[in-house]
Amino acid sequence: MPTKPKLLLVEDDPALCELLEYRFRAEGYDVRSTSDGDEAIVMAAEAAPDLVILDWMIEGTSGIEVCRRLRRTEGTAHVPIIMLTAREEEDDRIRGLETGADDYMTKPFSPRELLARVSAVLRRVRPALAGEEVSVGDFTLDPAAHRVSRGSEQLSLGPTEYRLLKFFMEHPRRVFSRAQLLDAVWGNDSEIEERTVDVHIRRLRKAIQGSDLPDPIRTVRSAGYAFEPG
Amino acid sequence: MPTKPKLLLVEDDPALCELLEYRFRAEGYDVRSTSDGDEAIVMAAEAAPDLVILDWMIEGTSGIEVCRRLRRTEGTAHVPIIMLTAREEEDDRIRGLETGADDYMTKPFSPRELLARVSAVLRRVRPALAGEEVSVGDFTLDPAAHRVSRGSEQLSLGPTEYRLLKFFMEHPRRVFSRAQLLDAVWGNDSEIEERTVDVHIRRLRKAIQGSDLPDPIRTVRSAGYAFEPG
DNA sequence: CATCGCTGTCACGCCTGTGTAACATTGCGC
DNA sequence: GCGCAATGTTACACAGGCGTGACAGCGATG
Repeated sequence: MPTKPKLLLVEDDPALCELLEYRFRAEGYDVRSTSDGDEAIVMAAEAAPDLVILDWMIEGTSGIEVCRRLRRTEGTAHVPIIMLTAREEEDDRIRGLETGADDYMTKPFSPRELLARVSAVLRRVRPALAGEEVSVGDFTLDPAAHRVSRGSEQLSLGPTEYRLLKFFMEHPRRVFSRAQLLDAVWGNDSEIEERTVDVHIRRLRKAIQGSDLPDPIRTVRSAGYAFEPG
Repeated sequence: MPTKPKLLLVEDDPALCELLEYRFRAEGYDVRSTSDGDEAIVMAAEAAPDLVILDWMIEGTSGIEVCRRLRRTEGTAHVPIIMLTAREEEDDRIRGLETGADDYMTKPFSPRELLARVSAVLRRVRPALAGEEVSVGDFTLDPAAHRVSRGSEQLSLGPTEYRLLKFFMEHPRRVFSRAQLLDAVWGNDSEIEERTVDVHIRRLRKAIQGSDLPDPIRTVRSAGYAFEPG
């Protein structure tokens, strides 16, 4: 399923990195990792992860700086961040939470605990992953029943339109490039023309506009699309 | 729906307890509560609740011990448990999930979120209450007598069709992939073609459609099937 | 042994959905 | 206003999902 939660792991200890990657993949996450701070920022902007796990002590740009930069960048400003700190670095921990990390774990920690915490944060941020109903504006999406409604009216969507709208509703008011949408909705390995996204946006727009209702999909020229109801 | 879902609330903060009791009653639940771990075990055995909400930090027997005892007791072994933990007690959280809690919430939480979580868990687990008659829409299924009727008319189903319909009636309005249906109806180790599901869906449809009655089975293209009477 | 009901698989055909190209339109810099 | 690039829109061919009927194996039953 192309709707796996996407994680970005920033960790410069190869052993720990590999271990975590393995565990998270086994749990059904889509994991990408890097050991470099600058690369992390680029990857976060491109891949639009649902959550970032960030080691505080990494090469290049420091963890705290990465965190700050992510928060300052529009696309990644609201991505939840869990930071990993060594036990002694109390100051960093404080500064981390101040800088905008959502949670922290002190090394050493059990991978299982990290899994639990990631799952908890994601459930808060992206409830559809837990099979819960999502409501944004006058839209309601029930993943279990595979149903969408706007106001009191049921919508009938094709499979791709459904996945597209679901993704949008999980990340409202955020702009996604065509490449990011292809990644998230079609799958990371798709070899599809970017313009195809336009066509599906059009189909989705047509399907959700009953009559004289506002168009919740905003076109951002030379950037992509965003879902902003109301 | 048959009877009100029965909840057992184990919480030693009187204010929180009262609040939750009020909210759940308003939602149509049958709530009983206690602040004592040992009493909780007794009440669970006697009242046979459909779900237990369990604070991890309670007087008397600890939450984790209550959880373990519930799981060991035959009558309560499969009762879903949602545990409430304070933010710091990460270890307890992990141990809780290992001990057999189905879900957890960290304080502070919104009562509304707890309501949603309870409703979600119940939806998932409700059918496990086997042996009782199930009614969905104009369908009635009596597991003991192995009988199904639609309206006043008796249906005659083959074994597989019966199991399929039973599973659907236990999880109404929810979409299942062919793989999930094979898992649930045939058994997790079956090496059966997915398309075979289609055939049995067809046979089931044929068997339950007396005449000009609506088809309660919805086909969700590229996703699966759902049972939605009415 | 013959029969019957049930099951799993296949093949065929319809139809929806999908991806792409081609054309129309819009927005923006100059 | 012009021209270019980006986006909107439409049309179309094709792949693939799904419904359906047929059929052989198989165990139970008489």
